[in-house]
Amino acid sequence: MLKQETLSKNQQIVLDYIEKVNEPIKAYSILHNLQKKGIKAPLQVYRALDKLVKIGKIHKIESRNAFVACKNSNCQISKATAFSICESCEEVSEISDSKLSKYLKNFQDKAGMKFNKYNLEFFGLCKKCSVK
Amino acid sequence: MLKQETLSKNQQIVLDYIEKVNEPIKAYSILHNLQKKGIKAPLQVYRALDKLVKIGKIHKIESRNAFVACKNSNCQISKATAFSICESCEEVSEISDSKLSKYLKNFQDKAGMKFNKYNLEFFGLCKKCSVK
DNA sequence: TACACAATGTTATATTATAACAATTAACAC
DNA sequence: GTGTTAATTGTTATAATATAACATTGTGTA
Ligand SMILES: [Zn+2]
Ligand SMILES: [Zn+2]
Ligand SMILES: [Zn+2]
Ligand SMILES: [Zn+2]
Repeated sequence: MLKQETLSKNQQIVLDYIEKVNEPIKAYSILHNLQKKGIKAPLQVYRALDKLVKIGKIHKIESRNAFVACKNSNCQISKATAFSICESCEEVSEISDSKLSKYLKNFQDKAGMKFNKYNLEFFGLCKKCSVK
Repeated sequence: MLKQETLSKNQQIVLDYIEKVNEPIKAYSILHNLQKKGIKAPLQVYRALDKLVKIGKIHKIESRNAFVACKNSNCQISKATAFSICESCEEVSEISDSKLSKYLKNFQDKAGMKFNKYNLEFFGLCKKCSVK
């Protein structure tokens, strides 16, 4: 079978919702909000999330246990992710910076480990929260 | 009161253990292994972990929900962390690279957000696992 | 058709983390 | 020392996040 190009029913339902809310959202919040669409058990959510992460449609914000739609249609799907996180309002933005991603992709550690993926999370205060 | 310099009893017990095992360890594993030292409830562990993270003695590996002792006595305590993680054997090393940390500390995102902290996790195969 | 594999449904359970409240201890000013 | 404050501890219960196990159904391909 060829690599699938179309999402399954549950995968599409979950992705549509994550893209709609347009901010990081937690698995059980997805679950609670999609009851009427037939998403009734945690596994329906987690299975869809797993797949969507794998194919790069969404990313997991590890420090928040939350999921967000990918904003970089052309990003190195799920292999090179960077986010900025406001510790006050919890706003999260995906960073798209070719110099940064180039730098990190080429980074070589002293132990000679071969990297194929990274995740970077910056924390601070967004503009709105800085002036408060 | 001045910033405390000595750890409390539970904090010291937990830190000693994390430093001894010398690899990422999970909260409930700590709990199970320190029963005889009087650590009997999750909160005793989590409170100590919180404090130890705050003062930079340990770091949390976010993608693994695990905690590891800091190897960089002179690192920007808990404000600038980078790790390499082998996806095969789960070996984790703390990266100490002044060029990398300088680059990231100075990184400026397009939204003008002011960062005061970051966490970077690289994934790949360690040398041992590469040759398998 | 038969086969392989992906996806689903379902129940139960495992793992990770915090709420709430009372009691105790340590540091400091006077 | 006394009083005051903040940090730490103890304890029970519960919340939040995630996976195991197994049966079933759908989908593409030979
Ligand atoms: Zn992306
Ligand atoms: Zn903010
Ligand atoms: Zn460190
Ligand atoms: Zn390895």
